[in-house]
Amino acid sequence: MKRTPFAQWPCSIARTVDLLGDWWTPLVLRDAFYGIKRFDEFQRSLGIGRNVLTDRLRALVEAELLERVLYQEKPARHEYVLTERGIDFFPVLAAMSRWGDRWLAGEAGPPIEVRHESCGHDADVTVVCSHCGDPVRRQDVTLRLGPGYPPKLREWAAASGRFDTDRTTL
Amino acid sequence: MKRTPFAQWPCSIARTVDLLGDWWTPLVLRDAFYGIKRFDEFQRSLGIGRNVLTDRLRALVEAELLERVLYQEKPARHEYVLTERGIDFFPVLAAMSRWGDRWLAGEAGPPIEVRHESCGHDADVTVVCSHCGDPVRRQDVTLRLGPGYPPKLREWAAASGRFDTDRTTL
DNA sequence: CGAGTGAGTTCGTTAGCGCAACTGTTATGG
DNA sequence: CCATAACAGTTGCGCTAACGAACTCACTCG
Repeated sequence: MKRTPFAQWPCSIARTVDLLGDWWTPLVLRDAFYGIKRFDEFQRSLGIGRNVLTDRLRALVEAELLERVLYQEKPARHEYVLTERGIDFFPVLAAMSRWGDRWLAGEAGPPIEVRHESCGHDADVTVVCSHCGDPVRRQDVTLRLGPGYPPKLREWAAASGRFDTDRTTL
Repeated sequence: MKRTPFAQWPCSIARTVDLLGDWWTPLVLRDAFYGIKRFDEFQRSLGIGRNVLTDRLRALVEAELLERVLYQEKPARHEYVLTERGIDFFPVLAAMSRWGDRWLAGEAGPPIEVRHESCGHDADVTVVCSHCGDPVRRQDVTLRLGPGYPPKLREWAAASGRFDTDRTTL
């Protein structure tokens, strides 16, 4: 299929998509959050091809979202456990799930409900700015080139008019 | 490649991934949030193949995240504008961006910064439960079969032990 | 000793992608 | 009046990665 690689693009969305943006990877991660750890469990739960699963698990281990841990010798058996990096991806899946609940669930209502034990309510997942606690919507934000934006591209990006450039230098 | 269709799965993540889970679609949406509306602008901005772009835009219009609006006659020209459904997807991209900033940006720092005009700070994007305002992390939540979970699968799902079943009926 | 489990690997098909060239409509310039 | 250029796609081709299905290997249990 010859994919375009996004990993080096000056955009955290593109980089994330490059890592996790195929059809199976987010679902493998979802299963990991369900507590699934073993190859066959993933395979049965998702109905994914075993070779594809091998590849995705390998990629997630390589990206350090999962860790391959030996849990028995003779025969050697490993399980895949979430790393800190992987655990931190949960909010993204939660936001995705929320969007799907709202726009794709239809009459029937959400297939899975998330209960927030900290407060005892069903979690009403919202993406907010932690400074003010208000929702982050497109209309509330402006974008600016950050320190990680490649100097070579700054001029071009500034000319595109899509970013603020009120920042003195980098 | 014969993709497995997730659209009917009892999982909002799977359904969302089925719609948007390839490599280009999230980036097309990102560009839409940047304010890009026209075919050639998308194409130049992303370097995406024109046939692939055609297909992605069509899919996004079909999924009602974008709307194809005539902006001039003679010759007929359309632009692609975000619908309410599309605009509501912004938080997902914001969460993804945040994760990428944290884990993939490295020394250089984030390539793009998001300023939250509502409060005047750089947006510190966090996924919270709106009832209590606390972050939604995996360890804070439990999952339960919801009303939209297919009755036929309930028994099997309950047996998997991954969901609470403390709910009286559906 | 045969069935079962867990974790992959191998193989053949096909569809998704990248690239480039082509189409069609209108405005602009010489 | 003809050549360009902008815009928005469509068509065709070759590659290769994603997929499903079948196979392998190491070990355990009855």
